[in-house]
Amino acid sequence: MPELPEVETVRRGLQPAMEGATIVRAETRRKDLRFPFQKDFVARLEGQTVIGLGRRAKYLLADLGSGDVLLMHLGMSGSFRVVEGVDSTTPGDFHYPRNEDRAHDHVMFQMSSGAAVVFNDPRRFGYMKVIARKGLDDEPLLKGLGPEPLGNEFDAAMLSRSCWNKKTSLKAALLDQRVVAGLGNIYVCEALFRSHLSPRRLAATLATKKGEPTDHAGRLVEAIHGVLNQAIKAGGSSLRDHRQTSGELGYFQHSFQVYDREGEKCQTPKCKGTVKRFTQNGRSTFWCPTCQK
DNA sequence: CCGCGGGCCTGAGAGC
DNA sequence: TGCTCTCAGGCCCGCG
Repeated sequence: MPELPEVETVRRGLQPAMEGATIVRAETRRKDLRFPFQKDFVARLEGQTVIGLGRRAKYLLADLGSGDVLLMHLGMSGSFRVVEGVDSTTPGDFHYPRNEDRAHDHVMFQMSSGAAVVFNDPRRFGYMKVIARKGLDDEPLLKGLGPEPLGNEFDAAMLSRSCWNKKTSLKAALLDQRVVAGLGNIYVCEALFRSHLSPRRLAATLATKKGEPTDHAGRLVEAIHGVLNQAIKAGGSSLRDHRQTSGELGYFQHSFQVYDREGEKCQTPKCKGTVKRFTQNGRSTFWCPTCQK
């Protein structure tokens, strides 16, 4: 599910409930998500104050008073819900309406703010891990990540530099978290459409033979900035699973121009093309062959 | 080292 | 209605 805008939306939703509050009680309702929970997972969380809640690529990072960091990934179907005004002291009792489906609520944090933070993940591709803050730079999950697409260091020069020797398509390069960290299938399709670049184009064509950025690279960076910022403003995209922590849907899916719009007329002014779909590296690519070159 | 395809899970929706 | 098949916002791993 979640790409950078969805994760950022979740972070902003969790912030008021978690930042400055203490994790009074932590509970896991099964022994694993994508990976088994660490044996000391709960022990390292309980009693700890959340100093700050940050994001790196599609990871959420909660800074704890102990010097640990709680790392959280939503996988494909993970979501968080904040239930206000709850003081859940009974194990297994997550205190929400009894008629709600609780089958996939896997983790709960009872915060001293009086909010319960509940992690739900039907497919269980998500995961959580507690690591020492000083080991953050060596953490394998984070180590290979490329630049933040909305960060200062991500620009046309940087993008073309990491693409000039790639043997693969532009689509695959943008999905590669080592090139830029936080994009997924939706926003790659949308950014390529906005910059009129073909997903089939060789990634290396973002650079000249001398390694200078072509104007394609500049257009693409602008498109990535634009689509991510707009999606964050809209609270992300809700196709199946994504929810804001309030339970509200995001609404950027209504602004998709190509993703999930196979067969529709291309929205580029004056373009007579139709949105097509094909499979690239095992994933659906949506694009307009008429105006994306 | 790089790029690709398989696999991990469950659920929704299409087609029969 | 109910079965079977395909597909889904991600990413690790093993192969060539």
